Amino acid sequence: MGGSEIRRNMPLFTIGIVMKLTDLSARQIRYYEEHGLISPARTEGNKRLFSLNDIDKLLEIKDLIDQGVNLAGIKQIYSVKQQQAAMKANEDKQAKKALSEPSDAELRRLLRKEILRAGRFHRNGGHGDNSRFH
DNA sequence: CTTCTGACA
DNA sequence: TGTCAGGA
Repeated sequence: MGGSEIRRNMPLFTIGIVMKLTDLSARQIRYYEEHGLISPARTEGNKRLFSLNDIDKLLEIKDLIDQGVNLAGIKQIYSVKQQQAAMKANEDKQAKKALSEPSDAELRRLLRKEILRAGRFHRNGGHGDNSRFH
């Protein structure tokens, strides 16, 4: 891995700067943290300090929100990604078996299935608009 | 002046 | 989500 990961995870920015960089309100940023989507560091005075990775993640979240995906949906997406990462880590350990990597199509199928199941969590109105996941 | 938590007229 | 309070 790149040794630059330490820098990307270095706590550097205050919430004020992050607000300007992401166009998100302090309310939203704190709200996403409450839901475990990000976990910025804290100063001795309890002020939040965000890293470059935190900002990238917030930008990703912003895109999804702008696309109409709510927190439940975003959590689902990150759950799948985490499972994906766990699977990959596991196959590296079991290289012997030469397992086949999860196909992109399969992951999309899984994601859509999850999203459909959580469809009622989308913006009030519970319509069946899941086309954006195709 | 900026940020934090809690709460909702 | 916005916004206000009351404190750090």
